[in-house]
Amino acid sequence: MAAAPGGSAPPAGPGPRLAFSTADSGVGMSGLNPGPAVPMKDHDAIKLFVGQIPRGLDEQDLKPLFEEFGRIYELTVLKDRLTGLHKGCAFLTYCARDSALKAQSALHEQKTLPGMNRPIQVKPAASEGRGEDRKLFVGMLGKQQGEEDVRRLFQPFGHIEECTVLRSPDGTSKGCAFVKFGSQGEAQAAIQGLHGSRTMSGASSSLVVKLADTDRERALRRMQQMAGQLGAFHPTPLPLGACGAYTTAILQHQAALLAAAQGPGLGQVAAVAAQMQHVAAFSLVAAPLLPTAANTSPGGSGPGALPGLPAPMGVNGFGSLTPQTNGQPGSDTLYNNGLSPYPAQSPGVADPLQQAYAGIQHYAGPEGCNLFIYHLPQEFGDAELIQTFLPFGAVVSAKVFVDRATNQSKCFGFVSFDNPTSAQTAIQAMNGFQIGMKRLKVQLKRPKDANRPY
DNA sequence: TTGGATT
Repeated sequence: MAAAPGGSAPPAGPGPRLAFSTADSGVGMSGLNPGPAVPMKDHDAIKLFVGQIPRGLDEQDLKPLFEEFGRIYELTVLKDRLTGLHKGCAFLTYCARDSALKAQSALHEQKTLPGMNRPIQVKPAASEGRGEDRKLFVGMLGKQQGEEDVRRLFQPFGHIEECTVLRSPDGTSKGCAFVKFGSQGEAQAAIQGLHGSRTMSGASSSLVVKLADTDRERALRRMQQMAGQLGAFHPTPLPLGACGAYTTAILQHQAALLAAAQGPGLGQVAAVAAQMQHVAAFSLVAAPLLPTAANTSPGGSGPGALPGLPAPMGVNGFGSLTPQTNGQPGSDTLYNNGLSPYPAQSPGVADPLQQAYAGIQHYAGPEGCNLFIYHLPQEFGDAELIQTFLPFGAVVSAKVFVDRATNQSKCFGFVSFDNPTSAQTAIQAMNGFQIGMKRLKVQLKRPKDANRPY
């Protein structure tokens, strides 16, 4: 759990050099049992790193120096893993948080131990985490739960330094929060005590309590989101077997529509259906252009250049797509789905590529552009959803809702287009479309504030 | 049966 700042910590197990560990104190093997009672550590205790210790001093020698600030829970001199040599530093945990704070202010850089030429260091160990290790992400909150509710929930586990419920610009909760505790131990206790422990009212599954993303993870997440967006513009080519059956079924459905097309309202649907067959061809074209980590562009900007943002990747990718689009007669609508370097945009809709480049999230298009699809086959994923709806217009996003616990589709999802006409066309074509025993239900997504009394 | 979210 606790790594030495230098990167190597001694094994935490019982050993002759482990002096004041509670784990050992009852065993009596070291003979250094500090007292009759097994010390208990407060849940908000802080593990301290102690540096600039003379190599000649072991736990027993150090104990008196630190004991004057409070009862010691654990004191461990760090040894080299291989040689067993004293590394000149130690980890120190007092039973009480307060003792640690007192020791830190009294000793840190305040005195120099004999034989050392730099003053002693006493500060929270790196493992205590300056931030991320004590900060929790809390998911599956009820939308009506505010900071106070979250605080009440987490209070029993320690001192809460920060508590923020994430909200959309309009102020509605996103159903998640950040909670920062005073120590890593408290944060861990809260995870243990709360994760999955209950389901908040209005939440679709049990409470999620986990360590918040580190900066690095956040960056990665942003990259993935961006890749996902590009993926929606370049529909993910599936291994042929993965959705072939569905694609075939859809093509048959479209063919039937074509044959039946009579009224003026269906003309558009039929025209779109006629383009369905290009989907497969398109996927093959797009395959080598997908922004996967393995796809190192000829210009040499590989995955190593990730933080540099997708410009080189995007430029190369879309640039090389151009000849292909030109070579596909009769596929204007298809290739105008934000894929061409010169997309035909609806008025007032920003270039999706630029939005992706800017890292803007837009799960949903404008009002009237977002579909809610229910009765999806269990095995339908995002990719199948994209493929199914791509023919009707520029798909801005497609998401199948998945139960996190089981990883199973909840059999509904969302598809967003960049314009309402595409959405209507898709409803016309796909609502009621039969797959297996089920019929797809395709309708406009309910706006966020629907059902809300005014 | 209406976006599982990361300051």
